Amino acid sequence: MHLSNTEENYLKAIYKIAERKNKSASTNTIAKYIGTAPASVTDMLKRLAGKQMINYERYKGVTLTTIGGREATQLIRRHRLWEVFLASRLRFSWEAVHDIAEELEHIKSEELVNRLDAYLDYPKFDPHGDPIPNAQGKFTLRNQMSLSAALPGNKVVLLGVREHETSFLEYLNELNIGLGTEFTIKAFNNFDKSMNILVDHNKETLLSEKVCQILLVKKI
Amino acid sequence: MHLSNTEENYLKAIYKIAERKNKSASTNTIAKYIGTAPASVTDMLKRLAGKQMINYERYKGVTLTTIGGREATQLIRRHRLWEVFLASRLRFSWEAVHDIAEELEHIKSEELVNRLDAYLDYPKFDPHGDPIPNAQGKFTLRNQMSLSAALPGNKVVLLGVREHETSFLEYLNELNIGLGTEFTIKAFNNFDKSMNILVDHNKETLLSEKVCQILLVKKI
DNA sequence: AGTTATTTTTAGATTGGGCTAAATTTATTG
DNA sequence: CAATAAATTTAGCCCAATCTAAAAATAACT
Ligand SMILES: [Mn+2]
Ligand SMILES: [Mn+2]
Ligand SMILES: [Mn+2]
Ligand SMILES: [Mn+2]
Repeated sequence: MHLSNTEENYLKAIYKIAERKNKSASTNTIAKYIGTAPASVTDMLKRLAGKQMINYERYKGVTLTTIGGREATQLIRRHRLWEVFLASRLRFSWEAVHDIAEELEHIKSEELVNRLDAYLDYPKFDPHGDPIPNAQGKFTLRNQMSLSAALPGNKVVLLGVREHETSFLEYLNELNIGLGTEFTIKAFNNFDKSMNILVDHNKETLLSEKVCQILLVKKI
Repeated sequence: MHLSNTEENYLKAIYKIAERKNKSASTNTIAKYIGTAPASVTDMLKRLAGKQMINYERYKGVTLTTIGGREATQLIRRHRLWEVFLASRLRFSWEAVHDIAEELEHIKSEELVNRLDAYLDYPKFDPHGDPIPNAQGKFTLRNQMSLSAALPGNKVVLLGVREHETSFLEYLNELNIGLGTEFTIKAFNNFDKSMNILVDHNKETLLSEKVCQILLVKKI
């Protein structure tokens, strides 16, 4: 079944919305996510339903069908593999890779993505720590938790970030925090739920509650 | 100035047609090259003229303007750099790279193409031996001639091919002829202008006039 | 030069993807 | 539970890129 770039983007949006809300995706949510008018979404939903990609019933939300889900997963696979390529091979910074990968992900060639995967040594996670589905669409799971759930005294390593905003990633760059960075939690401040952490043995850093919730870590 | 993929393809077509015919490009020629109806071409020519990309006058052919030429050259640069990436890094065969590069060439990022160029060590020629313009749009020239112009006794090396058809390239693969292959011309057959060449010291091969004209070589 | 053939353009239609404004359905709330 | 609010769909429009059929301009030939 041939899908246009736009159709693929809708499937990915539905996938990500349903993943996070753990339910069906509503017209308005999709509109907000894609950045179009709700009326345009309704049009597209009808077309995607016609292609058996989604289950659509007027005024109810939509869910992906099996093949729709597979398409979405493969798109995410391509996106994240290209992000790895851009970061690891072309030395792009982690805040720069997403926008370019948004275009690269639509290149249509099964052979290309599989060769790229092999060339990159079958990476399991992208430059933001998000899991890369394999050719069969299977994601790698791993133990990780929000930094908010860690306790003073814990030593942790950064595995991922829930927020991909350029400005946020640049903020982390300034703090010398990136994937793989290890740090110790020195204090938890109950009044505002912020944390004091020690990164480089020299400078102590304050992270707000919001930032702590975004950072995904593992105890070491 | 923003150009759609389609508009870029038209500019490239005009560039290549004018390059080979060494003149302006006609509506019908463009239509044949792109694979659309002449009426569609006329529409597009008007739009490209509106964007100052081509010089268009009803019923005369078209030529690229300075900025139109620059866009075409940059597109060719991206195309050929991606072909190098696909062949040299992902180990695609030279007959497989073109179709994928047709899509990759439209990825919009100056930074991306320049980093890719650096990553590939600033290649000067693509997997078919075609020159790759540098960031300033300058092509590398080199001494090469059609194999038809070589003489019996000459030892030559293959530098490029004028024809990129999959079936033709696969034919060369079967003959064990690729870029960099060296061979000696054993005989020129006047009646049909075919040539006998010796590739591997063991087997002698017959090349038709058509093939000889396509192969670009240098005496060694 | 006049007639025919070819090339190119115009006219009018279609499809994908978008928009706004109005209508309709579902949800919330006094 | 009726009335208002919010979400969703329908109606009608637009633009890019294509098409076919017909008209107009240019080229080729007796
Ligand atoms: Mn991304
Ligand atoms: Mn990512
Ligand atoms: Mn090519
Ligand atoms: Mn090439």
